[in-house]
Amino acid sequence: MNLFAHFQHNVRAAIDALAREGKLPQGLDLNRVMVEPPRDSAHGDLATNAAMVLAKSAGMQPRAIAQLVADRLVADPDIQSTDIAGPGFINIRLKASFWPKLLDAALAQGPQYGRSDMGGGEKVNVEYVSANPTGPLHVGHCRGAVFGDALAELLSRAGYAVAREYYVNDAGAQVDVLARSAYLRYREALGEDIGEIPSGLYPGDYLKPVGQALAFDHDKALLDMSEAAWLPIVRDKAVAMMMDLVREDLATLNIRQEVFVSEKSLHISGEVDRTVEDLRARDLIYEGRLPPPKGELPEDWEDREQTLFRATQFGDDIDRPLIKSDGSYTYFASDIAYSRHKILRGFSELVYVLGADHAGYVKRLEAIGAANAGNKDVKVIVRLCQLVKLFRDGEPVRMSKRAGEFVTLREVVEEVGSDVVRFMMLYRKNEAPLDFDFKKVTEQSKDNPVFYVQYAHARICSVFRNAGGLAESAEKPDFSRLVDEAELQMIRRIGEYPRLVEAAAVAHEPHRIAFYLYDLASDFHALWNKGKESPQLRFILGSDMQTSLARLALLRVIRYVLANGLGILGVKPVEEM
RNA sequence: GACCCCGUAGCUCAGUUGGAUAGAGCAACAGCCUUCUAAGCUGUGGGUCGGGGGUUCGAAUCCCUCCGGGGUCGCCA
Repeated sequence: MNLFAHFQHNVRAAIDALAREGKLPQGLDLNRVMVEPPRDSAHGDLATNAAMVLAKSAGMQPRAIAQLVADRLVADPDIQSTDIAGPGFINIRLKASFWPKLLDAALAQGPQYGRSDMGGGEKVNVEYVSANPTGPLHVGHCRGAVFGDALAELLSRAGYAVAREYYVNDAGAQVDVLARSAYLRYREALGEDIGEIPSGLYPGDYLKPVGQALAFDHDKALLDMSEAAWLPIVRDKAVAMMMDLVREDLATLNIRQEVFVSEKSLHISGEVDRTVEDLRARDLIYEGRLPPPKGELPEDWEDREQTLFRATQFGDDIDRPLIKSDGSYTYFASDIAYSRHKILRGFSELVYVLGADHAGYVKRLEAIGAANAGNKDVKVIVRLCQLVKLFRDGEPVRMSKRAGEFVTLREVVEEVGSDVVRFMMLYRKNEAPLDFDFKKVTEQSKDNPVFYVQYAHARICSVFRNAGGLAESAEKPDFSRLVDEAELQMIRRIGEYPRLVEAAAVAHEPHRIAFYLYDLASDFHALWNKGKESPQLRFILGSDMQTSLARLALLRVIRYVLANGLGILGVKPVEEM
């Protein structure tokens, strides 16, 4: 149960009743009436802004409305008292008897506590990583990969039907370069001395297995062919092997996207052609000239007439070219086809997770979506992930792209582990830059949030291991025995969880889960520490089995929430450390 | 030149989409514990939310403007 949603419903019902009785005007818009946790728990358990929000349309003083609503609410069997504060907040204090009910419900839901049907099964497409299939993933891909994956999981737990997707850029000039690089490795595999890899080609050793595979498959047959003949063969093999590599890299982070859409297939199947025809039929394409780009003028800039999409009609800054000077489609053209492809598959929300260097693409992606949607209601949501700066014990880790010295995703995961990478990538807002220190993130101390949260889970498991027969008791726990302030704080925190999941999903901000888990762990550790000072607050009391059972059941619920939240982030809830 | 992101305590960052007296963690300071539920605990100080203007009952949050930091800017992918 979501207690805020529950009481929000009750507050709105109270207002409706007052309107029926003529004490408030009829037909007030209650959409903005919210029930939220108060900033300061000293104010009570819940607060509503109803009076302030309705004051204007009701033509009444906020405090007068607040008085009416507050008086009505005290009749609610779960509400102890109400009071009015500040400009017209109604603070609500719940009866002590309410919290056991909340825990009963949470315990009954078990690992599902926090799941929501808010999304109503709406189809959401989350596209992330989509790195070029020209080599292994590097550390720069980490954040988007983890963010996209956690966001997809979050939306799924909030009731959306989510597809996790990867767009394979297997059609452009870069994969031709890949093919030429792999061809060299092929000749190398056949015993030829290829010397230095020429600049402009990919030098990495990861292409050697591609060369060997080509030699195995084709022996010397490719040597006598013209480039035009061997290139497609080599390219397909290289792309397939690179995508295997990418999938393996992602698997080290427990990321397994289920849909991989090939750009090339959009061309072959004619979808790009059809998309352009569609747009042309709707007069969204014209032949025209673009103004020269601002800033430094590219050397090969020429003012020429080209085929343009009316992106400005959908909010973009400039109309975008669809056809290159050599007559082939631009990348942008296949982008439109891909967006259309998603919409035709029934997605009503398209989420793109991109690196911050792609900020300039936001408007055109939105424009594409709007154009393809036509009169359908399709949301385009772009989330940008800022750079990750690597440190080792405070010293920046240098990377030189020219020398080919980049840190791969796999190196990072192998050094610190998937859980650490995932948690740390999410323990920051996505649009804020992130410092990642190899030493700090693996420290086993309270200062390391990954450890801090996982340790809370492990500690709970440890209590159950020590609880003996009590741990398996089938007796219904009597939660009314939990009356200490630290216990109540714990319960209130648990009560916030379902609302938090929904809010994080709406905002597309998985980091909120990470911060919540930290707070939850913090409450738990505080409770644990209180047991050190005050033995009567220990979880297992030899003298009082009923209280022990209630506390163990509370721990069970905390554990469900920790495991549930960590599950959204894709971090394992470890049982021992 | 245009557009996007960022600017909150000494440091690293949250801030529940416009709510109440702006919060954590480090660091600092002051105590406590030397134990068992291993990888400490409690408390204190610390702020012109980059500056200024506006919107309204109410702004760190929305709008305008300026300052500072980062990023991007036809046909590449």
